[in-house]
Amino acid sequence: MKPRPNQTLPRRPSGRRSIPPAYPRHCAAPVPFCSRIENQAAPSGGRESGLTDHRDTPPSAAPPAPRPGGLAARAAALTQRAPSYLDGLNPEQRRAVETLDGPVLVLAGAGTGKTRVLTTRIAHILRLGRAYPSQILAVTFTNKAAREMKERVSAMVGEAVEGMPWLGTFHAIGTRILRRHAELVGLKPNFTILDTDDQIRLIKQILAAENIDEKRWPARTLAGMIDGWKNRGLAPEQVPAGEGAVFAAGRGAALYAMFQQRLKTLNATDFGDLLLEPIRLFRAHPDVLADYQRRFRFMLVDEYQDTNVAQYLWLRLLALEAKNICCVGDDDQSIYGWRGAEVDNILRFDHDFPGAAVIRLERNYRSTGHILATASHLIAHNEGRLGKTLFTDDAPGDKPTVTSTWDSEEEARAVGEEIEALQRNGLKLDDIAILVRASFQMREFEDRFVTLGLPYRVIGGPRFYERAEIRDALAYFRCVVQPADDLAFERIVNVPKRGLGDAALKLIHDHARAAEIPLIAAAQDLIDTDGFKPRQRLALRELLQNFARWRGELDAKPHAELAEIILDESGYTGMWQQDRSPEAAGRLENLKELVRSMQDYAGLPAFLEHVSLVMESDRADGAEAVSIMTLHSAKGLEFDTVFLPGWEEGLFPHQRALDEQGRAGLEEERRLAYVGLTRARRRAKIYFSANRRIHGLWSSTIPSRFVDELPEDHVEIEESKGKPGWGGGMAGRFASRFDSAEAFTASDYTTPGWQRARSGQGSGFSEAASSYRGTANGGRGGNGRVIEGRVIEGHVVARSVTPPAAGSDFARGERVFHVKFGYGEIVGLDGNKLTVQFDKAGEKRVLDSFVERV
DNA sequence: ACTGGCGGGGTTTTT
DNA sequence: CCCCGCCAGT
Repeated sequence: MKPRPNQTLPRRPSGRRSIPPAYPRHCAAPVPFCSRIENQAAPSGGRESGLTDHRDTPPSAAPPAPRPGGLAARAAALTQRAPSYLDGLNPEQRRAVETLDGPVLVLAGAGTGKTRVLTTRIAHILRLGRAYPSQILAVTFTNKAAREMKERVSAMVGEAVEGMPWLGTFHAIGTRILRRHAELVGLKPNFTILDTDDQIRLIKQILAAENIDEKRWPARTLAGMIDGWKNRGLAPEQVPAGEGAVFAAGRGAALYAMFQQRLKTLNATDFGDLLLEPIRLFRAHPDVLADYQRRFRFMLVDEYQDTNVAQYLWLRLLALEAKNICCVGDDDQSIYGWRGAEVDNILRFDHDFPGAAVIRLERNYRSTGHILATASHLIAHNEGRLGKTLFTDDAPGDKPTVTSTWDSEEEARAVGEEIEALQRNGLKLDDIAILVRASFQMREFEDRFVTLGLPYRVIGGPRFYERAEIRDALAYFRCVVQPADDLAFERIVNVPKRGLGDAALKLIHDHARAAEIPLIAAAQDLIDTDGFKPRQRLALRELLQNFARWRGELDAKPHAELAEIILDESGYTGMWQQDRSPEAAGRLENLKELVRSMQDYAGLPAFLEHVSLVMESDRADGAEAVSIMTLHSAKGLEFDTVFLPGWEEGLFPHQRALDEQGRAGLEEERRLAYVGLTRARRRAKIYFSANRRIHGLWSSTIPSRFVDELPEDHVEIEESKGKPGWGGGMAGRFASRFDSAEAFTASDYTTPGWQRARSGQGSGFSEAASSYRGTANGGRGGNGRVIEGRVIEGHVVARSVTPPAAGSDFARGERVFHVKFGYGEIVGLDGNKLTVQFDKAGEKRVLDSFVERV
């Protein structure tokens, strides 16, 4: 990630271009884009393609006239009736929508209406009849973005969006292409998509087989390297020798090759292959490529700054023919370099796509003046950027604030106070977000909010489809649908316990390897040999017979029903029913949820594909709450008020980014700061503290350089509201360890906590100690005491200072109440930490001081 | 098959 | 400090 100069890059003479310097290792022959861009839609003139669903592909030249009564015509009619969708666009947006021919780069600053441009552009293409819905390729990174685009397009053009099969994520579209031509790259159309977990298990097997010490050369590391190579579009033989040599004494590239080999045998791909294989396919089969090039008359790409090299190559191949590619992005919001995104893609767009129109959207509709000025001033410190000047007609509004605190506890306390104040002024908690650099920062806020009884929501936790029980269930389904799925088989062969341990599995493995057949087939072969103990043979035979039987019912029974049968008959459900551990109930609940959600899909295979591509749970949590999330997951969102804690050197910018990426790393961190600031509509509040506990040790910190890079005229220094604010005899840290002093002052009985207490929701008064665990002996402080007090919805009234209780006097099985999580049962004890299975909130670890017996 | 002790690692996340 | 994964023991 070399920084690039801001100015226009030198144009190459027309004709064949050499490999762009930024991609020195770009493998195979570079794709000449073209020397000249016609400003008319290029006539394709090709014959009918070999694609399967060609009903809507016009037989010859473009532009196609919409079939009367066809989807495009209907869409057009709808949009004509509506007040013109072009109204209300500003001139730049309008230009971005209307410049249909040739490559277009829309540099869309934060909050400038980029999604609107994309969706309107699609509507515009349809309405002008320039293409059928099925001739538009629109790619996003996330399912969420794809869904949103689909919704918004459909709001504009109605049902015509149903005819847009090529609107989706890079991976979904890659999969779609790959399934159609799987045989051409050595796969079967029903190939499995492995997730990261499977990928790592597979690599572990390879490492074990190769006698490579996994301690020294972790599978995870190799997986990361392989991902990296795939991100850059490199096949095993294209891996630069130096890089391949780093792993396992020079065997990196060879191991990558073996991994690919194994994937083919398993009829599987990993995520990277969903992009790489289509590229290989296109290169090896120009006729197939030509079909797609003809098909995609218009291409739209969202978040172009996040594309990696493979995605760039993929796009460029497809855009060669029609050349109508419109990429929307913001170089200032490129924050995914560490996972392969190439800022250079966007910085070099007009170089890669000669003749490109570059349109800047600089009118911001989100933030007030001071916020915008602050963000702009900060990001101006980056050198490798195209440069935009955001402006707004909105009022200047409040200046962003910068607040210094003593330590992270005070920081959390101050933020809590602020939020309560905002709440008193009528601001909705949903409009407030805390954006942290690293997830460990979240805990302090959670603890604090639990104390305050302030509802919060952590965005970006563990995902539904990553839970063990869900993955087990899916493994059963995979075994049925895809008998060659060895990884799935291994996962569940002994779950529930069937007495088929390592020894039995090794037997099957050896045979499978020798005969080069899948494990299930190998097991079938071996079933009558005497390698197994009688009991094992029985269990294995039953399992295999079950697989065969279920497979026979695939088309006969509704898939959700079949799924339930599989889980029951396999004994999987029974396993959890017998499990008396506290999580069991939740797991059964999740399994039910899984079966329920299957009903929305056409069949088991369709569902499995959905799952592998959409690793998200969309369980909406309706209640009003403050959002806590990382800066990364905040991209694309906006809030009225944004808290930005932890602006300290080492944390933000993160030390590791600096160490590993140098200046590029720093600039990416700065972009992250920019993303954070620009999430705010009306209030941005920056915090840094002088002391922070990192890896258990308190260390003193210095303010982030980003703080000094803020424009003084637009920023206000604010005093921490997390300080006691009353003198007393207790100065300094000791005093700061007490909760907000407001609880003492008569004037402050209006805090939301008091009001909640009075209104009777929650428990009101509860006997409890405060959350203070005392400072670790690590350095400063050292007053390892716990302050006992009475908690009134989080406001601690100090009462006495005593040594920490040796343990908890709670017992397993007791019912307890917790202000935030409600009722639950204690399922585990660990000193003063309890593990409680809450009726509503699930299992949580809480301090005993936060619960009371019921 | 479970458990506990030990060692290593600790930024960000999608598909 | 705290979480996770691995391994060696019961």
